[in-house]
Amino acid sequence: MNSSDKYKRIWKTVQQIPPGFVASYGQIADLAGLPGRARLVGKALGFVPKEMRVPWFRVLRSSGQLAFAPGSQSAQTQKGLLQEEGVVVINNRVRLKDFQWQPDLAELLFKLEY
DNA sequence: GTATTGACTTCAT
DNA sequence: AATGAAGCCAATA
Repeated sequence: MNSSDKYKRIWKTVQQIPPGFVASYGQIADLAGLPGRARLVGKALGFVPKEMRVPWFRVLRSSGQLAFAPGSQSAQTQKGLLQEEGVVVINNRVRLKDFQWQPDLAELLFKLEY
């Protein structure tokens, strides 16, 4: 499995996050079958082809913090996109207790087949 | 081969 | 709650 296959796998997993919910980098890595590779998820999201619509903004740190520096252009963009779908962002962070995605594993694995 | 780099995580202050 | 060190590990160089 080369690195580009892993990126695709990560992108497909992120595409399963429903609007209005968020997931952590580590969580995506686990779900994509790449446990311990949270940092790889971040890298992959930086390489998303723009024609492939991937909701990168629904991915946060395990603490609920946005991965970007508060006030940065990226952080503001991410905050805006999240709030558009009803996710509350306060002080650069989201309450995971309220918005964390909890996928049905069987359904997720099925979707990743495609 | 070794070294560096992260859109990270966890644990200990 | 905030900060920092240590751990992490594939991808790059």
